[in-house]
Amino acid sequence: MPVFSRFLRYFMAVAQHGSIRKASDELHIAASAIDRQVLQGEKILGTQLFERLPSGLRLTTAGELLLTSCRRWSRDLNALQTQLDNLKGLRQGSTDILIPDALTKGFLPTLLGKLRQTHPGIMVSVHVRKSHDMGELLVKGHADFALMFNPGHMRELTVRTHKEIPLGFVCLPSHEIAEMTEARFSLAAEYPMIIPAPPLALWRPIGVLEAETGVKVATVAKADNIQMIKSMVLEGAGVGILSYLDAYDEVQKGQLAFTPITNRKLPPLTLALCVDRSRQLSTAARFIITEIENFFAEQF
Amino acid sequence: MPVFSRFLRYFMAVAQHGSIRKASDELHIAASAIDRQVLQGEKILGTQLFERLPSGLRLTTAGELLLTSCRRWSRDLNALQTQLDNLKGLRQGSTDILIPDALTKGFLPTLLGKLRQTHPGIMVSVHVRKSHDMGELLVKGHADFALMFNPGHMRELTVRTHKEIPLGFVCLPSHEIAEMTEARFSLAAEYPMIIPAPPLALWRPIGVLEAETGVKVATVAKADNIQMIKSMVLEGAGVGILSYLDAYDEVQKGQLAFTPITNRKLPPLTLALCVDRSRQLSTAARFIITEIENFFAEQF
DNA sequence: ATGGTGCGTTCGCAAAAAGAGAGCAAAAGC
DNA sequence: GCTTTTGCTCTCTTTTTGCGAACGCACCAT
Repeated sequence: MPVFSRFLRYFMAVAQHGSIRKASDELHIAASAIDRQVLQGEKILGTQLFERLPSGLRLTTAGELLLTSCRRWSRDLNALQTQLDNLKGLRQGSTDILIPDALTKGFLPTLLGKLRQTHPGIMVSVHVRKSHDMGELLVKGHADFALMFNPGHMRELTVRTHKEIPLGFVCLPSHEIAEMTEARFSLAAEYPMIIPAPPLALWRPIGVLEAETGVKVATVAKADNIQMIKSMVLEGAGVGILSYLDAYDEVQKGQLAFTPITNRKLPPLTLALCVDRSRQLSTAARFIITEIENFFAEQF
Repeated sequence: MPVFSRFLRYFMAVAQHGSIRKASDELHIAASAIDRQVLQGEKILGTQLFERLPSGLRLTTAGELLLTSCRRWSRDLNALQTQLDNLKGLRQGSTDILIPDALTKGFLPTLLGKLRQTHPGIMVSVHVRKSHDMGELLVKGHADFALMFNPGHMRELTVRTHKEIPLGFVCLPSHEIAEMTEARFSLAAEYPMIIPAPPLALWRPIGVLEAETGVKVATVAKADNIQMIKSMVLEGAGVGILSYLDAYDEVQKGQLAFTPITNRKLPPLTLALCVDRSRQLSTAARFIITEIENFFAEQF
């Protein structure tokens, strides 16, 4: 178990989300267990930490006091961890990481490139695999961690970080959708659309959305390759539906625009950083993981 | 479970004592369990926290880094707890405490007296009992906590704080022993001694010491009452053997002098603050406990 | 050399704590 | 009126933790 107690970890998650069930989703821990920890913690501290509203939990002033302390302690711990790493000498080391094909372009190469500059001694071996193969490789110890989409919860794996990846319309910067900060899905009926086809993971949520909303998507093209879709959008063939991650580097370069779709029926697409729960991470692996976590926290 | 993780709590105890077995004694937790937590913690942090010497454990620089953070976190938590108490309004409340006869004079009345000044709303009910009755009363919920000497370990009880009470010679300030900062037990053969008799708890360790060292104590008087012993010493009848606690207030007033006995055969006399482990303490009780802990930390 | 002591650590087993999952009542949104 | 969402409770299973005995090692006095 981690350095801090279960209670503190659960408390922070609950405080952040304002809901036990949301925290449960993030932590991959049953809501009942979290509830028990929170209740027990309040008993120990002798104070209500949350006020119970029908819509969820809100921090009391006592709770906020604790939360700020928690935050400080967490930062302390992070700082301490990097101090320890430096102490140990983070000059060399190697890591094996698993990523899906979708990440072969975009933020990851950029991040690893920067890493080469700052820490030239670290050797990173990148293995591109299908998501459903990663779990086994991780458990067998062939890699230190994996970035995977919508990981089905495996008992041996732990999700260290995860990030909701917004789904949205991808178009040329000159297109009128590019002006919007968010868009409803019904726009898909009004513009020529280029949508992902199986076996791309994105095919499923779009299908769900189409069925749930009853919107008839004005499909002008389908492709089972992300790059192909982007290329067609770049050629002015239509508007694509992709995740933010897929379009990340073209958006950064100003070649394409991304507008997230807002729809509560939309099944969330999450990118998770998974590790084998029984494996102790190498210093290099831990370092890269924190770099990725920082990126997630800043960029999105 | 307490706010901080087992690992942190055990780590601090081990770091303080420089030995797992010592920490085991303090925490009343098997050494093997502590060892496992420390090992696991080192694995998680990816760093040796201690260097293993044949004589015990010594902190590495990494360990010291962690320890200082731990100390800060602990202080934070204490401060936060009193903040929460103030928030809740520590205007009123009541506590039932159990003490042995030996504490009816000395630091405790002084401390409770000061408490009346600063927190007049708190009502303290003091119950003087024999040590071996306290456990049952505590478990039955008749009191919030107890101060007891050498508590035999009971499963339902937890030792929140404990302090080694030095045993030593008590004499008039003009006596030559009063000049020494510490004294060997063999001095007991050279001066007229006034020693405790059963059923006083002090009778046992002195007997043990006499047997172990082979020193023939020059006993001129025995008494089964602490006050009687002190009175005789004040009358110049001889030198007493008592615990520091017994002589505390006369020493503070300058009427008597105390010189601790240094002997590694001396069975430690410990004063422990015990609570029922399943009971949640009232705000008032918690407050008084921290006051006592502070006193222990400062005064001794 | 030789037992004795104190140390950290390992192992098997039992007890305690935590997690999972179904289900509850209450309140909000539709 | 209905579904959905909320925190919370209950029971069952899994995981973690504690305990106590043993082991290997280094030291120390005999």
